[in-house]
Amino acid sequence: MPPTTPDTPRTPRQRYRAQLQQEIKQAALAQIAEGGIEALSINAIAKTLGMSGPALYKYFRNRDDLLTALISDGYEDAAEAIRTAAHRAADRSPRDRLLALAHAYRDWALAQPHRYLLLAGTPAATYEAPARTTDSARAVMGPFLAVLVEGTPWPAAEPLYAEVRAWVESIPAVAEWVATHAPAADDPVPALAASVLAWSRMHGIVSLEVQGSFQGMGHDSATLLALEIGALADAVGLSPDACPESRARRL
Amino acid sequence: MPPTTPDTPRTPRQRYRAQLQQEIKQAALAQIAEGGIEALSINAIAKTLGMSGPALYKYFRNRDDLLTALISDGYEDAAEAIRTAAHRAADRSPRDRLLALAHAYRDWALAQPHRYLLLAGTPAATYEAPARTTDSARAVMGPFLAVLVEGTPWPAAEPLYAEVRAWVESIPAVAEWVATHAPAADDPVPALAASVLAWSRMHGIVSLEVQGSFQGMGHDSATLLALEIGALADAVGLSPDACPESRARRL
DNA sequence: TCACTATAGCTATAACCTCTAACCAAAACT
DNA sequence: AGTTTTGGTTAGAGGTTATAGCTATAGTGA
Repeated sequence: MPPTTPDTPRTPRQRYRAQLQQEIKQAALAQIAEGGIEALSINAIAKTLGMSGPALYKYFRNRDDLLTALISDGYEDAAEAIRTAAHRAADRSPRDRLLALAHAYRDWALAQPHRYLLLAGTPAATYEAPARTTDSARAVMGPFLAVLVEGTPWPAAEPLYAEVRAWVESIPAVAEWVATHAPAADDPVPALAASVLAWSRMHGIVSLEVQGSFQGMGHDSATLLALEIGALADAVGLSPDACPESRARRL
Repeated sequence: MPPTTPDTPRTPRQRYRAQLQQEIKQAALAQIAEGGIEALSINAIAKTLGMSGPALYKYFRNRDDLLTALISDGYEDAAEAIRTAAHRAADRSPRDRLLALAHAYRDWALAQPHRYLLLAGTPAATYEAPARTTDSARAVMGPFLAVLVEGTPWPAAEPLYAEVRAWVESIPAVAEWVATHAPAADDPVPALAASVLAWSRMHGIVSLEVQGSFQGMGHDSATLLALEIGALADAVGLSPDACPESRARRL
């Protein structure tokens, strides 16, 4: 007998259940795309699916449970988008690859802004993310780490390195994450720190853009993103010229 | 007769009204500090004030109106905090002043995280901010502009400058904002662009920290902030050494 | 094939919420 | 003193999440 894979349920009941769960999440995404996260209503979803109210509680324990599923799927999808961008840019220079990843991050967010806010926006104070969420977030940032590991240490970041070193040494999951995305690194700390920098810079720009905070300002966020991530690439020595050893180090 | 100042109402009814509005906002802030923005309930506020439900609608048209008042007050308070930080650091170097402002921004956010999220967090999709909000946000960033105007253009930011130039030339309020905080600038565009960069970097770091996204990561966000804003200072030529003309330009 | 059990869906209901309507009493103004 | 403005009340419409309890049916095992 083949091993029971939990992803492809075998019994008809499980299959029906899984399919209806998918439909519920689909309807939920449609609601969120329309009216934001606060427009997500268990009742309204049930109505669109032709069933009434409390029936959905057989499929998701509560609203937060449904939200968690949507967030989990979202991370999966975002990670996939970043991965394909990494594949597409595999033969380019490290600097170009980093920029391609950053733009893929932004493109994914812009294509489905409310879904991006589901992942990166302000979580409800009552909601606490399950532990797996951290792994999913790391999956999104993995390709960034894989590129940034080709950089060199950045003197100004020394204080950050010390803190990051303590972090990676104290949490095994982080070391494991490094091992999967940057197995050949002798010292992953500079790349880890650079990943944090990339994350916070991208988050700053993209979340402001998606929230509409740049409304009325004449700039293109793509320009901003290219500038910020390009500066980061320069700082860690992923310089645009072909011979990275000949560049002068820049901050 | 003295001119009627709308801030200090004269008739007893107006004074009572203003005082009760303050109490309502106070109670609202307490609720938000406890359970986040979604815990803000008109009903619950009324209960704590010893009056029942719909009475509050005589003071705020609806929930969004109250929220707007809280946000407006919040911007006021944040701007005040940044201003005092600017005063305190008035005799330091431009680089130190910029860093002092950034840390004041973060400190204000950390002292009252939910209130910060009220300003910088994901706004509800239904909520649209009144036009004054933009001015309030500019008031917060004004001291940053005043410092950054002492920098010099950053070659890599040229594409951003072009967009920012079109922005400041098309919107008079922006030019006015520049005039109040950087009246002596011959070309405000580089400082404006640097302000946007400072904003997005600070927002990225501080919002991630306040949202708890850095939970479980071993770094201190103050280190991250100092690194990022310090790098920005270096990029725009606010170098740490006393003689700014002798420094080598860095990215 | 038949009996049993697990489960998908229903309705009813509790406990919240926002916000409107209608009314009352007291304060303020003329 | 009479009139108007205004603060506060209760009642209620319409929405939400979530639980309890029931029914009918689909799947399962003997």
